[in-house]
Amino acid sequence: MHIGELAERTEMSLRTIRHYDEVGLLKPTGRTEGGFRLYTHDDFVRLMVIRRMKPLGFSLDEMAELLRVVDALDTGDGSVAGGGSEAAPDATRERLAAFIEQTVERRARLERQLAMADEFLELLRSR
Amino acid sequence: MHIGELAERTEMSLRTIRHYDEVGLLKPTGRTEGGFRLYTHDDFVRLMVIRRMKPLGFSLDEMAELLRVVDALDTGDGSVAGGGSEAAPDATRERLAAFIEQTVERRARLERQLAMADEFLELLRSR
DNA sequence: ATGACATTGACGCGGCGTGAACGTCC
DNA sequence: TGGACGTTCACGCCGCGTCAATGTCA
Repeated sequence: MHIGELAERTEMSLRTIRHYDEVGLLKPTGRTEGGFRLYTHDDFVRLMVIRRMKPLGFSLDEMAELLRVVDALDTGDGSVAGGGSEAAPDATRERLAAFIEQTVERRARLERQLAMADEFLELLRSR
Repeated sequence: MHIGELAERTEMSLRTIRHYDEVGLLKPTGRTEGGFRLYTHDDFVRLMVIRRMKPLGFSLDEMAELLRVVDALDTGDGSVAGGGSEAAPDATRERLAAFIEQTVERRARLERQLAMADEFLELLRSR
């Protein structure tokens, strides 16, 4: 698919997707003769992962690392169809664990922010 | 109080507070002879308002406007001790309403982000 | 051949972080 | 007097938005 369709399906801007290409976060799988970026379903999936990481405030570099970790997990070892995860490069497992931890923390921050939003709303409404 | 104490009490960085001064969002009430910024309890309150607006993604300009609106509300008209709000400059009331609306929308966005965070967590944990 | 869709620059901006070099408070 | 605390530049960074000028696709 072309960049426009990817943009629509992920609800991300063209500029953002191109930026991710520029910095190496999400490179298109291919190009047409004329130079149009071509994305696969897999690219779509990766971009959706990115999209979910955004609200948590992960940097683009961190996102890139996570994608590598995930890749390593279902490339490097026995994550066959069926979906179980078994033995893995270990260091990779640790990095995954670290991401999970980070995510939990950041999620907590989001909840605190929600609380602040509610305080703010009350403040406004008490006028 | 000096900037350091304000920073601690609001959990905002010195740089941030100075930045708010630079751009006119929150000017210190006074200065010492030597040039140290002096903040009052009122400044503290205003900064806390700002702090609560931050997670909602309001721009510094929008924050400034809100502070003006609030000021107008309890300066310009009869918001005497006791806390009721009565007749008000009307245009001001509309602006307040607009802020409330905005806030509700932005709060909703925050919740969607929480949902994405949870999706992401599931994704990580299913590995 | 005609639009709709794409491309590569390149500049701008918001909201600070992060020094450096220096002054003030008590 | 000393040390904690403060001051003003000024540059840097991230994650894109937003033109502008051109090219490609069906």
